[in-house]
Amino acid sequence: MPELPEVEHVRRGLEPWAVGSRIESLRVLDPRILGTTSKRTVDATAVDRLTASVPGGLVEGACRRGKFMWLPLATGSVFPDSAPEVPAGWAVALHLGMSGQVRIHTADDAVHRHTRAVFDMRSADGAPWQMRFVDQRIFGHIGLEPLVTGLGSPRLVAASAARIAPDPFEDGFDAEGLARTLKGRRTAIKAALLDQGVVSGIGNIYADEALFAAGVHPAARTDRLRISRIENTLHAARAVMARAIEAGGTSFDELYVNVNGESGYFDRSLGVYGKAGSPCTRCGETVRSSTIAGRTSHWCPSCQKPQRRY
DNA sequence: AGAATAACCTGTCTGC
DNA sequence: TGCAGACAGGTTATTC
Repeated sequence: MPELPEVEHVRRGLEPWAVGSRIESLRVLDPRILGTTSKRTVDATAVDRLTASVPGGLVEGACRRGKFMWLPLATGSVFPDSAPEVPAGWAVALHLGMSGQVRIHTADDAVHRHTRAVFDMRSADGAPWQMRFVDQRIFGHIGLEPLVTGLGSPRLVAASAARIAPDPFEDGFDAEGLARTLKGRRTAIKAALLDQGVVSGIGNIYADEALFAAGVHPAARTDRLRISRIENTLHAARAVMARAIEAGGTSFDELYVNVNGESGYFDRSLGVYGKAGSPCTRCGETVRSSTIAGRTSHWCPSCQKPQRRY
């Protein structure tokens, strides 16, 4: 559920707490949260290695690219005895997956049912607090990762985000150049928007909303769209996500909340997502849905006609 | 190259 | 009321 606007809202909530704080200890309540894809291969020593490594880590920032988030740690503040050779340093990586949450707590707050990991933190002024990673479905992930050079810019990113393209809010994001690249590919525009190696941060909700805003059919092939239409769609994605950030993100239930457990309200502004069978707010035509690029997609057949030619 | 599938999970909702 | 089945905001590996 969390796409770029939701992750950004979490990042903004976390930043003032985390930056300048030191990690005192980490408790992993469910080892599966350390896995990325093949959860079964989380080896027995992974939890011990992680919990032994992070104490002492001094948080220097709260960063995000697309849906990936990480907290860079001060050089030398982790692995006190034998620091592995990592040129650019380490970071605590946090990916929310489908149902992940980062919550700020004090030690005596009741522990939520789906809490998978608890970081005991101490702020610069000595105040203790907890960063808890809550995740119902365990598609999320936490880890201690090296910082590496990311795609498309000299920026450092956590290793798990090494193959993630810049998101539409980064300086290195080039909508026109990207539109030209996509013109040379033969894929549904929706598949391109969802491909985090092309442009990051866009998920199923904002892909559909961006396409609706731009008046482009989700199944339209990029090689059959004018470059300007592709570029407009990318600008639309940025614009719709910017509005969602302002609204605190989109949530349909309690699965997406900010660090204080509060929901966003952008769902009230959605144009087509989840509105199959309802009249289009722009023209009154009935919104349709079907599977495109492997995901349930929503569009207005009148506002988003299939593009056959230029 | 790109599409389709399955896998990783838990919870909720729908229909019989 | 119970139960099977479908479905959910993401990512990755594999197969065709």
